[in-house]
Amino acid sequence: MTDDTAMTAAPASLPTAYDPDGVEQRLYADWEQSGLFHAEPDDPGEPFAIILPPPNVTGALHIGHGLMMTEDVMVRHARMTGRNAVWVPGMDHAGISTQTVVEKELAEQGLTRHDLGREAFLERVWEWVDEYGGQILNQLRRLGASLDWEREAFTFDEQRSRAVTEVFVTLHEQGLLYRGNRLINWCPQCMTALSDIEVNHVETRGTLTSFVYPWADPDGAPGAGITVATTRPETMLGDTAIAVHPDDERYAGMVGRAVRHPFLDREIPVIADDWVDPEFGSGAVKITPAHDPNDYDMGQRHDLESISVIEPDGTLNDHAGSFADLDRFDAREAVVAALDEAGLLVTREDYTHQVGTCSRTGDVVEPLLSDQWFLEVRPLADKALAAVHAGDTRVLPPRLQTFFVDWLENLHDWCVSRQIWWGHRIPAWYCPDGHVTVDRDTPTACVDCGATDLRQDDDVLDTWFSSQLWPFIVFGWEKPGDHTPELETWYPNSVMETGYDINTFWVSRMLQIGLWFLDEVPFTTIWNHGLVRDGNGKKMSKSFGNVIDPMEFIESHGADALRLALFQHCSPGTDVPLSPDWVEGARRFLNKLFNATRFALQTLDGTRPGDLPPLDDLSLADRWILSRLEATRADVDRHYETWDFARMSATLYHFTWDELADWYLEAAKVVLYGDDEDAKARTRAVLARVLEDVLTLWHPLIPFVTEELWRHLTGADGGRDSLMVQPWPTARAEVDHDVIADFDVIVDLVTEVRRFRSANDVPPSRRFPLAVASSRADLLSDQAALVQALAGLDELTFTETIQERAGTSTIVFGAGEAQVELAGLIDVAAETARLTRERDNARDFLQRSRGKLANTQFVERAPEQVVTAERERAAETERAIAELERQMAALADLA
RNA sequence: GGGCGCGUAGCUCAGCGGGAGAGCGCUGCCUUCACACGGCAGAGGCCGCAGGUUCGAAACCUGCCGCGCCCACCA
Repeated sequence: MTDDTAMTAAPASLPTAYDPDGVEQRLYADWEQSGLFHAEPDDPGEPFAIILPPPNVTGALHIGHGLMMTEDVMVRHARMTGRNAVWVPGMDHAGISTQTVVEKELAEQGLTRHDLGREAFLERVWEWVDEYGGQILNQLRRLGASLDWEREAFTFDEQRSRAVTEVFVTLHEQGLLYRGNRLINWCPQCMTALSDIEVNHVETRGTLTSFVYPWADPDGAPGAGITVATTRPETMLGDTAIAVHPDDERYAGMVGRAVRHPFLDREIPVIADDWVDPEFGSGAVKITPAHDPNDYDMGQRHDLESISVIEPDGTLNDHAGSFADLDRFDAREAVVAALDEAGLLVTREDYTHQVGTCSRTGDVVEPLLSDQWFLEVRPLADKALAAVHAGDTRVLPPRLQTFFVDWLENLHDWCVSRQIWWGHRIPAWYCPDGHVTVDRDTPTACVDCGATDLRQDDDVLDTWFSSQLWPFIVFGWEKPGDHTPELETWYPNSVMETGYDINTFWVSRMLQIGLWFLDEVPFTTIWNHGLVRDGNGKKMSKSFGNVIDPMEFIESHGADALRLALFQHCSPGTDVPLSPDWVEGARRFLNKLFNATRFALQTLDGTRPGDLPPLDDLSLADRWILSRLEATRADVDRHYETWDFARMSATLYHFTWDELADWYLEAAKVVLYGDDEDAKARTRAVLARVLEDVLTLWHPLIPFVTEELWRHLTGADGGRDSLMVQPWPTARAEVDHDVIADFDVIVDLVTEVRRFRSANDVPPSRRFPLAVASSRADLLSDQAALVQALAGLDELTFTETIQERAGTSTIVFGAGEAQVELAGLIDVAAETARLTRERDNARDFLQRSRGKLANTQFVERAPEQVVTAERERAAETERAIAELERQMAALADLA
């Protein structure tokens, strides 16, 4: 053994319990060094690509990132099935988040970003990113992520930034990106515009205020004026119309008249619009085009004046007259007070309604008129819709396909400009006359007037504008027409795996922009995971105190345990409950797997996994475990088709623990501790084969422990000789249902004896003889050594004293030579009660079966084999009843 | 207001037309030569409620009740 291999090969002997600490770090370093995570476009195999949803550069690993390891499972599986698999890591510059982090640091020194100026501030952010950013990527290493680190990308690196500018300019050239003065969502705390989806609608208890606008010309007008209602009284300072429904008889003849603003020197016209709901309130609505989306639309339809009264910082401006300089919420109270004083206030009632809030700060969003850049999404969304309808992208879970369709059908234009500094600066320049020049490089002169005195737009792009390009810019795309080898090979990506919570922000936009620029969907499958919740299904939140730190679990239980605990609950689109108990349970499983292998290594006597002996030479137990292995393997493969990690885990867990460890290993001991050397060799061959296959099937899910054990099992040195690139198991044998049924007979008998022991306090150490009455005496006789060992019998004989139970074979009672001894132990009364219950059940069942068979409709519809099976079952049940009755009689004699 | 999902064992969930299941927890027995991070056995359920379809419903349909999520410009 050279020094090299000593570094990476596993220790020679195994401790009695698995301790992942140290093992995982050693193996990851070895994997990363081996270069096996890296793929090239011309590597052999059908391409398979996943891009890691780039975490925020400011991010620390939280438990939700654990679910990203589902991508690791996909990629590892793809590698093992011979595909040219790549998983690309990267980070998102996360505009507002990152800027906020650095601004908070500045605030501690009593500074704002404006004190530093744009350039110095950006330098400061870069410093922060260099020093603290990207820690999360190392934490992903700790989780075992087999990412191709040579391909790491950053949304704000030079190459990616060129692509972002190119996309902006191209869309502008196509007339889809435009600048406009429109009503946008403004967060007074962030001091930037937001897109629609960055606004949460939160149910809020507020007040509905009704007040009267007096007639400008009281003569001849009915009543004192028109009553309107609002939840935001301060906006009345920007009112420029009162709207009523055209068919509303109460207001017939009033349209065209005017009311007088009580606090400002202006008259306000009454207009008619059928948007107004006559049922609500007084049927008249105050219209503030500058501060309400509906009113803005109304203003557009009726060519109303828009008067902005609220400033970006949330205070009122000079248009608000005497209310100028008040904060918007103070102004609300002040306006109500003034209305009251003027005798115009009608009512104030409690009112629960939805209030738009900033998804980041929770501050109440203010609709404002503002100059911003917008992307016209309709053409892009239509293209994406067509692709979704055509099934170019498979959506898992399938029900979410409807979500994408609905979403894309109802999209509004996207406000892409943000009034912050950290991000891709908008490639637009203004001349003194206000002409706009959009260009890839800094222009020297205004495209309209030739002026050379140009100023670049101060704004930057929404972070999602760049991350939507991720599926192709990570592969070197910089401009339309680019065809790098990576793009040729790995675009479209194979799977887009994310939480369903970012489908609107990210997935749907990638779909649109990818199709628009590359004319192909960016990924052929969308796989949505759910949210990680606590062990009681509650949302994790700091205020509940139920937040789980993944690193804590990795340190105490290992990455494999955390991964398995997550996977065990992870099916498409379902939330994942996680508690310390789950992780603990997963770790106990790993220990089981570890010890099963440890046992095997002790008894294999150097046998390595290889070809199997001819099936006909193998024992029943050997053939049984091979059949079960094959059934398991097929199930696992099926679950890979829908990436159902919970079912993969459950299938393998059951096989490993219940079948391999609890039954097969115990059965194998009978041979391995015996003295038939040929039989031993055959069982060793089977054991080694099954163990390697099971480790291989488990590997994508729990890569560390399986790699470690596999190296012991095979003597592999590590490096490129890794389980990570071993071929995925194929069928070793057909599933033999007769063999499985036969082994079940053994299992039933052994279980029945154990149950008897437990019920009668017969300790395992006490061996006793047993006489069996069974229709499968031949089988049991063949397997006598096995049955005796597993059931703790010192003799197994066969008798017909008590009749066999028809249809089944193994439920047995003392008889023959053993009769006296066992009869003393059997609780005859309990046994009789049990049999009576069984008989009743059987009769019920029989009745149901008859009903079924009597139903011609059923017979016509059901497949022939179902009918046949049911007929047999009914006949069997009839026999069973007769038999049960005989047994009961026999038991009575025994007593 | 619209849409979606979920109510099954104490907890978390699987099953989604023909014998009520798993893990954890719980009870009893066992330190037997892979594992006490273990083994064996067991207790525990009007499968949310009410109708309907069916020979048969936890499963399918309708309604109701309760929980959760997403979307939405009724002031």
